[in-house]
Amino acid sequence: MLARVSTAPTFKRLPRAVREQQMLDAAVKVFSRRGFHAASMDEIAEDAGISKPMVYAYLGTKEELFIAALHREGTRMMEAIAAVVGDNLPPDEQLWRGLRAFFGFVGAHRDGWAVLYRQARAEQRFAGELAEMRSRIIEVVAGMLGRAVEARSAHVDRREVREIDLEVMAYALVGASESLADWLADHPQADPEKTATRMMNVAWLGAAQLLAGDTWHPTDP
Amino acid sequence: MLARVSTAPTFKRLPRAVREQQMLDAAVKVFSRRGFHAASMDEIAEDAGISKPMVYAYLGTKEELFIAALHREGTRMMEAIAAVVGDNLPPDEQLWRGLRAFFGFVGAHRDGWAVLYRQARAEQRFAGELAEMRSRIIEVVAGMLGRAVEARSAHVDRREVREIDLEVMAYALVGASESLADWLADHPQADPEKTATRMMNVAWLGAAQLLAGDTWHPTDP
DNA sequence: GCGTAACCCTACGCACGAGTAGGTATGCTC
DNA sequence: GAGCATACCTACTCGTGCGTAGGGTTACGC
Repeated sequence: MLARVSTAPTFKRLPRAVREQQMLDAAVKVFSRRGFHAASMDEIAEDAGISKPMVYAYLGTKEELFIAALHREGTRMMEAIAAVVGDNLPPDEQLWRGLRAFFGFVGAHRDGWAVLYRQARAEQRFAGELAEMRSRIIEVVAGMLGRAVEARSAHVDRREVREIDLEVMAYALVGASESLADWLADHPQADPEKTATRMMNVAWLGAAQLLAGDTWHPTDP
Repeated sequence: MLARVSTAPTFKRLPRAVREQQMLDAAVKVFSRRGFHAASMDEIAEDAGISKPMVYAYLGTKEELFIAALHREGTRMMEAIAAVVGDNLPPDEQLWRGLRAFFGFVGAHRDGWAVLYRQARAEQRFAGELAEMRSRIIEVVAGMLGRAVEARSAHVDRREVREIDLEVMAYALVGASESLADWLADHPQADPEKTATRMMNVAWLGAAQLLAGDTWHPTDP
């Protein structure tokens, strides 16, 4: 049956680069709506206004498609953050701007990044890709904290804060932010700006104390 | 073909309660190894030393089985925490004990709770179950923080800390802990005790400042 | 104006895995 | 020791969805 379905007036042939973006848009949408496994390539193709073999031709396997989508969204997020975090600002200002950009981004794409990220975390086959992305973030945060230590090192008379401590703290902060990002995604009423402020409060006040050399220890070791 | 496979000397008939636990053990193991979707009921059944229809007869659908497994592990974790968090201890002591128990539990069951939880978060069909479990945890943490506020309310001259703030802070703390739990799971060398101490440092110092009425605010609003 | 490459399709093969039908064996009760 | 419930099995059905075979059509160079 070769009859063209009547309700499709303009079947524009589009260049590859454009189609790929449309496919990625569809992939992000469907993957986050349904989850990696429940998402079908057919639905993604249909949503992109194209047929399935095109998706395979351009972006490859379902797994590769997911990685491509995750990658694009992650890069966009990192860029959004990098755009506002200046190089030579004081650490708390950097952290604040970074958090604000992060929550702003997540809030603006409630069905995008956060959900994809959550998906990726559940499937161990994406562990590698994910670890790489996270380590980029951790690196940024740990860097900020490190500079904060430098800045205060004058009145810190104790041993240097070890790198592993910075890494663990960065992990905790990133984890807390991820969690609040989920909270944001689940509460459509919530205000990203306010959420960022709350996060900043917990993060910075705690970190500031710590970096100043103030620590808590158990009383009954 | 009715011939009994020779290498299976003791096919004990076991009472339902025992088999159910074995099945749940297997379910936890396979679900966390493979992920919810990639886990097959056949593999779970085989791992439990039983055939598939028995699993359906006792624990129902794959979805119900997963929920049962998640539930059991979650309850165990909550019990482990409740066992060490006394009722009338000072809040920081409670928080410390809770965190230590939490990381101890996660560290001891590296392929159990944390991975199941991650799985559940990715599939929106478990959203209800999950929300319930998480709210139990949040409630506990927010309760601790709330009592901490009470204890300090004497020298806090500002408006009461609102409940939503407590909830968001609890979220952040829980998220940070989950993240460090993942870190723990990924670093077999790491010491749960030390991790708990680090978490406590970030959490308590930050929370203490906040609860004392000390807040951070943006300089350029 | 014709070749050729890029774009795009319909229609299938095939594997995998959830859930079930229908039956067998074992222990417990009286 | 007969009846009956409970524990347990093998062997299917059937839907779903990934990935592909094989072929059509439009644009663009020359």
